[in-house]
Amino acid sequence: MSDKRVEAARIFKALCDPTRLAVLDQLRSGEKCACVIQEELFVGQSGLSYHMKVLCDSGLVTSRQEGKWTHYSLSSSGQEKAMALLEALTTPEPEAIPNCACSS
Amino acid sequence: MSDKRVEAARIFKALCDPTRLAVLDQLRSGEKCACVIQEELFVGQSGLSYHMKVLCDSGLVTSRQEGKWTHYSLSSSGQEKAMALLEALTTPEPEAIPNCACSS
DNA sequence: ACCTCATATCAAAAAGATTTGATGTATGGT
DNA sequence: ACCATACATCAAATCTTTTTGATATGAGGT
Repeated sequence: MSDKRVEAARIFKALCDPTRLAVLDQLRSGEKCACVIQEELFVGQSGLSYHMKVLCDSGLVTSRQEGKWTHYSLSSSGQEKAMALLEALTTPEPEAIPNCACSS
Repeated sequence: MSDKRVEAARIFKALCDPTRLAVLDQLRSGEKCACVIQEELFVGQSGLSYHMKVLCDSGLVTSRQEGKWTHYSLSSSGQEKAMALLEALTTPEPEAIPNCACSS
């Protein structure tokens, strides 16, 4: 249970930063290497590297090494996991009680 | 565009804190007032109030005043919005290019 | 072997989020 | 009117995340 919360926090934290959202938006048009991503962003090299790590750790993005370059792309399995988690966290249980009994 | 990112950050930030995730879990079993939520949590009164504000601001939770009590519940429209946003942020564009041209 | 380029890691500073305790506000009971 | 209860708000302290600049690593090219 608490494990699940740690994982949820890791995934959704990836989505809480404007720089990372901008990166995701870039990756929507296909795989990109770090240098290309950086060109369109106001981040230093080490800053981008940090954000890419957060994105990869969340599972939403995967990386692929090719020579000197690291290529990043959206992970569809990461997306599915995140969607399923979000749904699980915010869907009421079937036997949910409509009103709180506390004021009666 | 940047507006959308601010909103996304607000929504997903709500899901990044273990206390708030515990609150959501409680609300899955139905509407609850603050005092009931607090009973099962290690938070002070003002701390809970802060977290409930974050959750309400995200749209994932709605509140209803009844006399002295504030009742909180999961918002299905908030859930739908969050799901749609998550999907939009992490789905590749149809014409996405499989490989980055940077190393060629 | 040496140099350069692409990226990762580290540590300190800066910015942001959360906790805590005190105080404010609104409601209902007497 | 006064008091108690249920929350909300505020400000200071604390904790976490992000930024920044310096240094490290690892792959090619010469």
